Amino acid sequence: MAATIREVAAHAGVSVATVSRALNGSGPVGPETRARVEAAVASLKYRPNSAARSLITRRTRMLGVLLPDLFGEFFSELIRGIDQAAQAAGYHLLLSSSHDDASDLGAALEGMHGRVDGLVAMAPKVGTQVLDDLLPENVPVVLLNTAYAGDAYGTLRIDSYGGARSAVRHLAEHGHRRIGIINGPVENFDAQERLRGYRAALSEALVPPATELEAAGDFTGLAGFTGANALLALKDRPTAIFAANDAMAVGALSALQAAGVRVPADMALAGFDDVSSTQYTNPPLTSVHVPIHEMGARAVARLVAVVGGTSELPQREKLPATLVLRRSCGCGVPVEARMAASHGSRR
Amino acid sequence: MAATIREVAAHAGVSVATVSRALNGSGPVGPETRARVEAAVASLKYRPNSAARSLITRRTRMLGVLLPDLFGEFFSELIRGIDQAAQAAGYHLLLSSSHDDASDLGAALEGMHGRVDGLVAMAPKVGTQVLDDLLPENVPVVLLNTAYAGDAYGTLRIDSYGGARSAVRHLAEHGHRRIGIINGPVENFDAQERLRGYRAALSEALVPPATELEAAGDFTGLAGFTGANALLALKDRPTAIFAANDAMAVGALSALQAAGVRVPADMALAGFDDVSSTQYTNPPLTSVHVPIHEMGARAVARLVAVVGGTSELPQREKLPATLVLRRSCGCGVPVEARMAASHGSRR
DNA sequence: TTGTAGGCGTTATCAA
DNA sequence: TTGATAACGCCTACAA
Repeated sequence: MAATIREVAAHAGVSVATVSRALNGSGPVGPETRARVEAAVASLKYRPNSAARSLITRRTRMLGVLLPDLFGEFFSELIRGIDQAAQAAGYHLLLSSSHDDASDLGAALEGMHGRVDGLVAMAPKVGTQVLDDLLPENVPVVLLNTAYAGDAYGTLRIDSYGGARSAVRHLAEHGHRRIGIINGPVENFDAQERLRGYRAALSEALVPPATELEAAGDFTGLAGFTGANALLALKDRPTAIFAANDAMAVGALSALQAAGVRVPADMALAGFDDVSSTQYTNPPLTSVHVPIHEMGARAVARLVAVVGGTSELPQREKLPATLVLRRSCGCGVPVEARMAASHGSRR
Repeated sequence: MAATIREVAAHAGVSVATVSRALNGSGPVGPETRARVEAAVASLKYRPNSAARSLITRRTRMLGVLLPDLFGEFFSELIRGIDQAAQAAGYHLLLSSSHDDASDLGAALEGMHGRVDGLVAMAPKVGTQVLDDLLPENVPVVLLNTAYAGDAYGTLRIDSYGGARSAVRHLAEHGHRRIGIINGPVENFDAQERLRGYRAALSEALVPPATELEAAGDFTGLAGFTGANALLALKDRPTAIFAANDAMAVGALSALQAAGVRVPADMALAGFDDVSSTQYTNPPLTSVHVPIHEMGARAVARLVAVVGGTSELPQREKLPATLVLRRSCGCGVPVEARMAASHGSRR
């Protein structure tokens, strides 16, 4: 049996109140008394019972993390950012994934009810209405890359529009006039923003839009593969492709190479996310860098601030997405420099 | 304020004991009474306070997940398997990562104390002694791919030895006599097993071992890159390379292509893990498939069985690792078939 | 600076 | 079949 605060008190010859104060610094404790308490704690290996503590404190020191999915490097990086920040702030993470639609999300939220002090959630396919209905009001929430237009919850977003725009603009500056895109899922907020950025860049470059150049996709490698093939099959083939994420860009690259289309000589290619594996493709992939790790950390920092009373109202924040030039778009970067600067994926 | 069981009882005109029994099925409740209770629960939107419940129950319905790291696809897949199984069994996941050495591990374990009903942990660099000291005795534990030789905790392992052996044997069957390896971290249990498998296969093929062919690595893409270069620099270059994981294989592939070495014509290549991105490399990577998702799910299933009293003593289990042939080793597989069968990485 | 005692919301043990 | 009531382990006024 684990020792209780009462046993510690007895062992130290003081009251439970004193032990509590000594442990939490919640009141004055004489130096000599504190020493006795600490000795008792150590000798009994006492650790406060967290259930009992949160029953009265109404705090759990846990943060809920709700993600639509866990596929791919994007999410490992995101969770890593969240985890590190949470750990540093003394919080634990309650993780839950696979929540694409409203009912899944509702169930997951229901399960977390009362177990967390704050929530960071990513729900790229769910709208404002549903979120307002489902999300709890009693705990602070930070929504990641989510199309939330209300003001009850905080948001934190990547500048998908700006990032896509700069990538496509860059392709146009390489001289390309027919630039294809492989889209993300239509209901996905980021996908919509990236498509918008693509179109904006084209219009700025005075390139007339062509719907045939907008291939459907769903952020999977397979979609990149088939999307690229669809674009290749066009009578008037594009000379450059912008994939709405890196997984699709890698799939597209594979399709292009299988078809004997050289990259970037015959076809320029750019992706989005700048996931670490893009540095090891051949040629290395030009991509839009997204501060994924930082996004996770920032979300936690905001939550912790609100829980701690340091911050108040829900905020809206946008993180920059910056183009990283590698060889797939036609720019040249020496290989060694690239590898040395990278960190890579480890186990 | 959230409604309490007392309010529900008042609302339904019964005692709290009856409400508790009705909700938990822990005792007889009249059908008419039950209906009244359910109506009260619904109208008050009552949800039991989990802290209070676990205070007396001594159960949290949470499972701790301890991982050394979160980089790469391996871990997203693992967590996905764990998460799905936990969700299905009605458990929540308390996630904690970045625990390479004993002190990190101890701290994380300390933080989870009393908060979880079971623990799935992966600690590939920590030995039996340390684990016996650090791990809790009051909750069931399943150790993943860990070099634990004691009998206090359960283990679940991938057959790294067998997998590596079959991969290298296959390379030998292709006629290769000089086969290099790019190793994982020396302290890593899986890395050790894979090296052992590599050596066993060589000896079976009557190929004399050569330490110069064993390049150091650390499971990162960069290590694969530099490791391949080291092997290329040998006076007597190998004609095939076995990388101890896929991330390194991909890095190695990049180095080979940068050096103008054709794969598989000039150099055969095989990896380990069969992570989804290996299907999109060019050429597609021959790799040893590991049932990552299943490993996670199985670990949870065992934990749940023990917590539920269905199972008893800690078991030791080994999961098979099977070679998947693609083009990088010299075998041919049509591209379309490959892509259609895959699922890929999604967001 | 320290101690006493009440209560946080449940479940569990008795009687009734 | 139902209801009082005592834990569970901790924090926190309030008193001393």
